[in-house]
Amino acid sequence: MKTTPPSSSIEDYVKVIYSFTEWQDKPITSTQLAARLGVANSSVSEMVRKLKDQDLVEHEPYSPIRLTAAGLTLALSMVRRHRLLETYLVRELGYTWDEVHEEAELLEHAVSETFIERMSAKLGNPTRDPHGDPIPDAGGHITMAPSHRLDELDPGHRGRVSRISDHDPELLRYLEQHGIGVDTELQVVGRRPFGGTLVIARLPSPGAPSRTDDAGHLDLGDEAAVSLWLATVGTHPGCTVQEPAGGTLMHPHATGV
Amino acid sequence: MKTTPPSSSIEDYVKVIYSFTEWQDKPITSTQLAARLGVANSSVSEMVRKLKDQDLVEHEPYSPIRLTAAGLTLALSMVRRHRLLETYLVRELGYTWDEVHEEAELLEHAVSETFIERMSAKLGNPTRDPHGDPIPDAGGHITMAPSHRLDELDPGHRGRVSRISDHDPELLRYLEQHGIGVDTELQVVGRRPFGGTLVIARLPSPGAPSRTDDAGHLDLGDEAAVSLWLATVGTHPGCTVQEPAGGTLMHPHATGV
DNA sequence: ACTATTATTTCGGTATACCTAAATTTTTGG
DNA sequence: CCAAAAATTTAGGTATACCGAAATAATAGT
Repeated sequence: MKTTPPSSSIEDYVKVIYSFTEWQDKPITSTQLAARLGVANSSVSEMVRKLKDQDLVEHEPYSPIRLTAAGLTLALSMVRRHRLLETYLVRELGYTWDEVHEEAELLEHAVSETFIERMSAKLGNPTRDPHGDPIPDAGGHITMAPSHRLDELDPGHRGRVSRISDHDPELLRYLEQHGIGVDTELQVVGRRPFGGTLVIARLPSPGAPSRTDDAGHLDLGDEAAVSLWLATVGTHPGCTVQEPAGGTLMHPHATGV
Repeated sequence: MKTTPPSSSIEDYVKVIYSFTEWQDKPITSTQLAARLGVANSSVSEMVRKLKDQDLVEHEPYSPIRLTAAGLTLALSMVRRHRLLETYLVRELGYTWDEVHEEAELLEHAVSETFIERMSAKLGNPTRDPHGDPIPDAGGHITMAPSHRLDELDPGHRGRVSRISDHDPELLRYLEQHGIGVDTELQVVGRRPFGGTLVIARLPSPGAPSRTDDAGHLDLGDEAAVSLWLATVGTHPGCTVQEPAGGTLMHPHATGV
């Protein structure tokens, strides 16, 4: 019984397939997958065949790609690794918000299951990473408050920032400069007729030091708006939204002790 | 100007070539290198050609392999990574002595220069790892007390354990069980006529809790004896023994900011 | 409904890093 | 000093994960 551990390429493919469906539910296509991985379409076709052979995805030629239960388990394990690493780098090694993504991207393939669990314990088993993304527990369960993407909300809507996509460090620095982070309260003030630019107001946050431009208006472009999620004010976290096949989420790297 | 970063294989080769000469000075041969890397001799021949093309080693066919200045710089960077990681895992994540080697082996290829330096700073820029091995500083300089391998010392010799090879976790656990660690004081009591088995005595150590078997005798086999180094009692650390080509030791992974 | 465009897969090729087996060089012992 | 043994290299082959170009399938516009 010789089960080869998944290569880091395979881990990346599965993770990207998963994240595509994390905040909406259309399955990913070859071309989208290729774009997100930064590889040629032909590479994706080949690799998807391999993923299918290993029963990590379902795929019929010329149709989109969906994770199997096994694929979802692996993906959640990778997401857990990534987000715990990001949290750790920020809390223990003084990384900033915008630096962590790249480092976590490399480390997630190298660390052992032991490392992950010791790290999680040391952090107090957090359920959110520094960008507000939910961290699956060791069993692959995710708990999170319901939230909506900023560009989908109507003007007038108020809420607390629940997550900020970590894919654009530039944007993260911009938001930080303007005092917007996880838990900042915002209100959607209006929307431009064309170009979809959003105008939002930042409300003075309860605990935070007050800033001269608090409650000022801020113009956000499209890229920014699709990167911010708001939770309804007063919403309490606690609903399980996703979990893997069953049993404990054990990364296949784990040595079977 | 496109300098490819060294692959993790290349990093491993260079590190092993370096460590072979760390405690004696005969250069390593193909076969020894193959054995330590766990690969076939033919793989080494091929790879050594590649290392030579990249000016990391000097090598004439059928003769031993020596690092160039560039190779030494890379090797010291890898050794620094490995030993800082080991120290970190023990001090910050509760790893035991015998668990760290494997984990560090994987991580050393994945972490960024930034990660290494933040980790080092957090640890207070240590100069010794948990096994007593010297950690090169960011410039590749090593400071260490002179010490000798236990099997090279005459009976009667007394000293403080300055390092213990980390290659055999089994041995580390055995030594730990018998209260021997870095800084334990030992005396060489005698040597068996054949088989080279050493008999040593553990002297009560100043700070350590006294144990019922302190000052008792302990039989060490050959493998153990060649894994333990003793520093002369009263020796103070501080001599620079090795340094790279010149300038700051910058891992080639580092992004040139 | 049929063609033009776009999406996807297939096909030959590349680079890395291994392997075994065969050839070659070096070393060693009588 | 010369043959047998040991060390090392070369030759041919494998697996992974990419690529660009060509072929094929799906979709969209008129």
